[in-house]
Formats: sequence, structure tokens, C-alpha cells
Amino acid sequence: MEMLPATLFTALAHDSRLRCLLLMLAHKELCVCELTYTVGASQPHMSRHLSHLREAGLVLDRREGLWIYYRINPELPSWVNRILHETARGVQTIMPFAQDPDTLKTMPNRPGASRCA
Amino acid sequence: MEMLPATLFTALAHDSRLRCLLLMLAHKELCVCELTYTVGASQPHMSRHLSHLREAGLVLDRREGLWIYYRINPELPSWVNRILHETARGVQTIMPFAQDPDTLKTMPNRPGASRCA
DNA sequence: ACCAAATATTCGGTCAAACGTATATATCGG
DNA sequence: CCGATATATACGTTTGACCGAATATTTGGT
Repeated sequence: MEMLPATLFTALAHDSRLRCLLLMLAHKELCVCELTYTVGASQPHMSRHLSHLREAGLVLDRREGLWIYYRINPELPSWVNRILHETARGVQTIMPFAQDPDTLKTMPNRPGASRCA
Repeated sequence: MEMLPATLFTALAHDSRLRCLLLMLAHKELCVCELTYTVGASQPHMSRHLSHLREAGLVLDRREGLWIYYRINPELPSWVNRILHETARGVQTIMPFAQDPDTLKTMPNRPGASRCA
């Protein structure tokens, strides 16, 4: 798979998009409402940025009933994966990234694992 | 030293800036005319993008006579350094990055090491 | 003091990114 | 078929990125 640096880094350059990617890195897949809740964004805001990530080839989506689940594209070049993991480590102490995993845990009525809304 | 992800990735998102950073990663320091020659850009183009890198805190500059040498900021957080190195490996086969080191070698009248223009 | 070389900055224009609001689509349950 | 929920897209606007061309700044040499 090909991945131009400009495509990758433009996608990572927006906090909402980076937060979503790092959340997906920690969880197998997440639905839009979980990402929206965690990032604290409006629904169209999140949807537009997820579209950006999808069109950049960084993520894939899957529909299950009403929910659409996003996940990191498993066919990313390995250097892109390494950059994502290094970034995840690097921002562990930087807000708002540091807080996102905890925020996600506080979400009520999560779909998927905990059977849903 | 602090480095916000948005600052880093915005800087990396432009090919001219990324090419300069990767060239600086391979050479201790390079002057503006060497970067301009290698990237094949106009002088104001290169100067503006080097300013961007400087204001982002990614590089430092040093004047020596007429020439100004740019180098990677040695105080970058280690996760930023790791990302730069992973990127360098990742783009080794992608144009125009793959070609830049060779292009630099073909430059006539390089200042610095080879005593100058 | 002047000129030339290397680099930086400014200016005006264009194009893309991002936003909030509004609307459309898809799916499920009744 | 209708309503409700989850998500996506369209619209109009604003902001910021980037560019080429022109000008300014700094320095060394004469």
C-alpha cells in the first residue's frame, strides 16, 4: 500500500483527527458516537474529520445496524504504523490526548461490547 | 522542551519542509542555498518554509558570513526525533525524497566543507 | 561608501481547510 | 409506512496556507 507523507501528516495535523486515530489504536474499533463523546465535538464535526481519515486511507469503516465502526486500516505501511505508535507514546502526557482514554471509559450506554443505547 | 502534535505534523505536512528536515537529519547542517538547490525551489519559497520550521521550533539557524546554516534543533523531545527517523526510513523509496541525497551531491560550489561559492 | 551575493520579508492574490447550521440518508422498531 | 436514532453530506462563510513577484536586510569585498 502506498502512503504519501503529505497525506499522512496532513491527516495527523488536526487534533480531532489525531485523537480519533490514537483512540482507535488503543481499541480495536470504535463507533462514531464513542469518538464524538470522547473528543467532545459536534456530530457533523466528527463525521467530517472521520471522512477525511477514510479518504486518506488511514481508517476503514464497517456498519453494524445503526452504528458505524471505525478502525485503523490494517494494511498501512509499517513505517506509518510505527509513527502512529511513537506518536501515541509521545503525547501520553499532553492534553487533551492524555485524558481521552479515561473520558471514553466514562461514556454511558456504549454500543458494542457493553450492549447498547 | 514542549512540542504540540499539531505544530509538528503541520510542519511535516508540506513536502518542501519535510525534504529539508530529512536532509538536515542526514547532514549535520546545511545552508539555505544547498536546500534551495536540492529541493529545486525559488529562494523566497525556501526561505518562507525554513522560517516556518524555525518558528515551529524544529530547527535552529546559525549565520556564518553570508550563509545561514540550518540544523535540527538538538533539544527536540525524543519522540519527535523517533518520528523523524521513522519518516526518513519510510520515505526512502518515495519520490522526491529518495532522490534528494543524490541531488545534493551534484551541487557545484557548495559552501562549508568544500570551501565555497 | 558602494556594490554584489545570500537570505529574509512583504504584498496581493488564490485556493483549500475548517466551521456551524441545516438537511439528507440509512437502519431499526412498531 | 412512520417515527426515531445514528451518521453523512451540502451550504455558505471565514480563516489560514501557499504562491510568485517585488523589495528589504545583512554581510563581505573593493
